[in-house]
Amino acid sequence: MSAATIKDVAREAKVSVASVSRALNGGRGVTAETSQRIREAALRLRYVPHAAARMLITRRTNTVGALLPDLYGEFFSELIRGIDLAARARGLHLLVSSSHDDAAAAAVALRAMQGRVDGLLLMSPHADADFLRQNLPQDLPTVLMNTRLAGTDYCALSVDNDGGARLMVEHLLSLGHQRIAFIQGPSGNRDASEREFGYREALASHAPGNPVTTLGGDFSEESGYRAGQQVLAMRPRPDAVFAANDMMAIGCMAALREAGICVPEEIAVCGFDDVPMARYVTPPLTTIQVHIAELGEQAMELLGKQIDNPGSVATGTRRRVRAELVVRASSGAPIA
Amino acid sequence: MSAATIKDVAREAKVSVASVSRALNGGRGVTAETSQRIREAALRLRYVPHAAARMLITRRTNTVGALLPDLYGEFFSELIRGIDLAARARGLHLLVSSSHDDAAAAAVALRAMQGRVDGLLLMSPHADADFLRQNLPQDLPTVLMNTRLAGTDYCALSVDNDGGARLMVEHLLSLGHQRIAFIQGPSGNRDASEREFGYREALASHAPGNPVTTLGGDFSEESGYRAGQQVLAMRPRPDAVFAANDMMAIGCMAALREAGICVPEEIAVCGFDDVPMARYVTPPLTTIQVHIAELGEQAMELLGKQIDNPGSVATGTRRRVRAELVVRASSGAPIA
DNA sequence: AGCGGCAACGTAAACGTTTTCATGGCGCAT
DNA sequence: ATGCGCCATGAAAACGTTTACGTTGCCGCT
Repeated sequence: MSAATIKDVAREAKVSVASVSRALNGGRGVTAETSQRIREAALRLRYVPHAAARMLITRRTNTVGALLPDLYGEFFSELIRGIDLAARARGLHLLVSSSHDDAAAAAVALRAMQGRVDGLLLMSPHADADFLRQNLPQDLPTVLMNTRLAGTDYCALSVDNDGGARLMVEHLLSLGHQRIAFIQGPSGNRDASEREFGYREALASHAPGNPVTTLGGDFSEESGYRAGQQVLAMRPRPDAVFAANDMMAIGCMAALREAGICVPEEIAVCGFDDVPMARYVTPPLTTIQVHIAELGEQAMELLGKQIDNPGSVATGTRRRVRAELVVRASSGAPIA
Repeated sequence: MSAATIKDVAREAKVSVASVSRALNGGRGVTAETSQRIREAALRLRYVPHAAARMLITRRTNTVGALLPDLYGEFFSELIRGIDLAARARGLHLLVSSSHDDAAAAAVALRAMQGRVDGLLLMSPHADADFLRQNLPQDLPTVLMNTRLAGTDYCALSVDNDGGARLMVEHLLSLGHQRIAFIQGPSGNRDASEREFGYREALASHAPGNPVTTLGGDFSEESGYRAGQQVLAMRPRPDAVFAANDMMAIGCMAALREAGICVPEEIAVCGFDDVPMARYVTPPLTTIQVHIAELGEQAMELLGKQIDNPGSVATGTRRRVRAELVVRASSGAPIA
């Protein structure tokens, strides 16, 4: 025996299917008592409306899609949590998709979501303006997250990377550090380049005389380790290292420790992201906390608004989620 | 202008809708050249079939639902990754849902998924046999993960908690530790009690004379810290502590360090889970690695089989994913 | 030549809803 | 008393597919 349909309910309650639909949805145009009878019948039959049929006629899926580069790691975990939270609050389902390694795979994933979702949350390294024009149905509400967005009209949210980096540099300067080296992220990575931009800008505006030093890196712990070794070889040696993410900072500290250098007494080290591990390494890492869940939540909010009321959100709306300084021992600050 | 329908394609290619459907799906019963013409027309119009309409007639959604207690943290991140991987391999979409704090919310979430998915991956603390019977459509393929499953006929996967715990105890015994204390997880938690069971069993079978000592805990770092303080007060003191998860082990080590006790020289400490942090604490933590992604992957595989070929999987199929010992410094083993 | 069968293709029904429109009954005002 | 309008309800169309079934034309066989 298959699931009960609206017809079964109608028969059971001795009304027409139209009344059942009305009673169960709006509730308008139907007497309180008939409505009651219909509800009871539905409950008795364990009726649950066929989602596909409803979608077909309504043109609404009550589902949003989230297309992410990956699902692995703390970042995406947090992101999804924020998205899920906001989606649930709006009664929207969440369809996730990931691991589209190249642009072609991303395009396929996008097409596959077509028609299954009312809106799209998109974070993809492959998403530039051209790609979006090619692969996105233009009438599908979409919010971009941490994506290259030059020349697009889509709404977009991103992390305040430059602001965070500026905070960190100001913090280090306030502690008296002079020669602050920066470990870069992967070239082409938007977060990485924005963080470097903030580093340069803060130095330029607060301490124009201080040296600007950048070391290559790719966000991996190992690249941080190598950068640490480079730091050791420099003369004069930097008295602080600002890594573009926490894992590199941790790798860097390992290199310094192996060389017998004390952190933070001889060289301060700090990172970006505030991964959970940051407070457990020795010394605990001073870093920048970004509220990732908030990023997902706000993106979802924005998307929800667009879906409910197309046009209510100005095209090209941009928002940033704030980044906060978290001071721990590794920067050499006096800890309360 | 809305999206193109199959009718538009039919008109464009000067054939009937049936032929379009055949050409685009099976490809049988249609000439190579007409098929070609149809494909071109579809491409030209950027036709993508309306998912809802197809679901309605096909009774297949090509989507599976994953109902999880939460999305936060490394565990779920890994789990989802495994699920997504396997789902993608089968061309299935993934609908996620979480944060159903109580049984009622879980039931609502379940109903909401009804009809939107071809199968269900379920992990829920509220899911006992009764709950499932009440809320699960009986013809919906379902795989349970780490769930109480007494008296149900559903397929289920779980982590080999007892096996892992046994491995750890054997490891500690082989290093010469005699008095091994165990820090428990939250009462009622399945993983926690299985791990304790393994601990007891291993002691009983390999070293029946050794004392069995359990300390209260709830998986939190703080509870591990408190357990560590209890360990300090014990006479004779245990020479090894086996925590039911890594975070408690970390908390425990903090308590011991504060008291000036050396790990592992005076007391060995080890955990369970192999969270990423485990290798970064000092000393690095000996622990049990469970392949969470594999859990998700295998669950998805099993579900996929059930969907493709109902009845191909014996009801009540049970599987366990293996747990492996990861030896680091905290257990006092000589590190190669 | 006639006929049976097969392959390509078209027609139309079906899936389960929502929604528009028609219909009937009832109360109220004239 | 009669007409008017409103409200509850029902009938039926529509959404875009897939698929069972019917139709056509062609080929090969007797």
